[in-house]
Amino acid sequence: MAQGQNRSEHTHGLLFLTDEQLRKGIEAMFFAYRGFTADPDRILAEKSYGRAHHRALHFIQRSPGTTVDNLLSTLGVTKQSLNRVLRTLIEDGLVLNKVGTNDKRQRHLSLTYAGRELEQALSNAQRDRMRSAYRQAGAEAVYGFCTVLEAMMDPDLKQHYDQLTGGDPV
Amino acid sequence: MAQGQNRSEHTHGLLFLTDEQLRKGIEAMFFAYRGFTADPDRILAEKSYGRAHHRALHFIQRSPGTTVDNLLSTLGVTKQSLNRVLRTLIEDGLVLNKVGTNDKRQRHLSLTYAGRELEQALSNAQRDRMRSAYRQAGAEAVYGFCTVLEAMMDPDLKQHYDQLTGGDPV
DNA sequence: CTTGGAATGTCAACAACACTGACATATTGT
DNA sequence: ACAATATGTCAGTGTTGTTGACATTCCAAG
Repeated sequence: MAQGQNRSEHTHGLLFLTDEQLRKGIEAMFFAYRGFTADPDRILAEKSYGRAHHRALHFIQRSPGTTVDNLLSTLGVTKQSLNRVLRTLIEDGLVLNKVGTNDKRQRHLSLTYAGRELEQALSNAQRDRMRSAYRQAGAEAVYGFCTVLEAMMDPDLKQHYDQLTGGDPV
Repeated sequence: MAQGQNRSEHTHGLLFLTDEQLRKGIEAMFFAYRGFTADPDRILAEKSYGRAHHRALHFIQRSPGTTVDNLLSTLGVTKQSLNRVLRTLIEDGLVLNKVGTNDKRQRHLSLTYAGRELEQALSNAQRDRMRSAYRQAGAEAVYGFCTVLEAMMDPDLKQHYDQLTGGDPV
C-alpha cells in the first residue's frame, strides 16, 4: 500500500523533518512517560512496591495462565530480576503459581482476587490519565499516537505487542 | 466475540473509549519507550554511562549555560542524584561548570567539545529511530502523536517542555 | 554589619531494579 | 541414558533513585 501523501511539511513526497522537530518528539516522550507512570507510582509507593511489580501484574492480568518464560520475554528482563518481583507477589498473595498440566516444568501465573484488586487500582489510575489525554487530543490524534508508537518499537517487542493487542484497530 | 472495529466514535462529541483501547495505548507506551531508549543505551553501555548521563547531556545541550537548579527541576530528581552524574561528566571533561557572574552561587553548565560529540552520537541514534517512525507513520500521525503526549504530561513538566520547545508547531 | 535564606556541593546510608555467573531441580523429549 | 528445557536460587555488582545532615558561598533584608 502506498503511504498517503501528506499535506504539510513535505517537499518531495518524503516527510521533511528538522532536528528541532525530532528533538521535540524526543522530549515529548521523556516528559510524557513521566506523567504516564506518575499515578501508578504513587499507589505503588504506599504499598512499597515498584514499577516492576506493576508491570508483572499488568501482563499477568493481560494473559492469565501465562508462563514465566513468556512473561520474561515480554518484559525483557532476566529471570533473576523477574523472580525477585514474582516471589514477593506470590508471598503477598497477589499472584498464583500453578504447575502446568501438560508440561509440569512450566508454572502458570495468574492473579488472585487481591492481585486483581491492586492491578485494577493501578490500571484505573493509568487509564484515567490516558482517557483524559485521548479526549483532549481527539480520535484522529489517538490514531496517530498509536501509529507512531508502534513504528518506534523493536520488531521483537512489536510481536509481543501485536500478540497482546490482537492487531485490532485503535 | 467480534472485537469491535469501533474505530473512532467522534460523532457524539465525547470520544468513546473502551478499556481495551486504553490498555492498548498503555502497552504501546511501554513497548515504544523501550525502543526509544534502546539505541542510546547501547552507546552508553560502551562508555559505561547510563541514561541519567544521557538526560543531563541532552538538556545541557538544549539550554547551554543553564543552572543546576533549572536542570534539577527539568529532570525531576534530587540534587544528590544529579550531582553524582554531573561530577563524573565534569571529571571526564564532557561538561563545563562555570560560576555565575551575576549570582556567584549559581553554576552554569555547558558542554565541552567532547561533550557535544557524545551528545551528538546519542542524539543521532535516537533521532534516527524517531525519524524512521515519523516517516512510517506520516505527518498527520506525527501531529497526533505529539498532541497526545503533551496532554499526558503533568502541568509542571509541561511547562518545562513548552519552555524548551518554544511552543513551536510539530 | 549581621543574619536569614537561597543555591550549591558533598558525605553517608539505603532501596529498587537491573545485570552476570554459577548451580540446583524437575521434567521432557530423543 | 542423556541432553535440553523451564524454573528457581544464591552471590555479587552497578546505576539510579531516595533521605538526612552538614558546609560553603552569596544575596538581600533588617
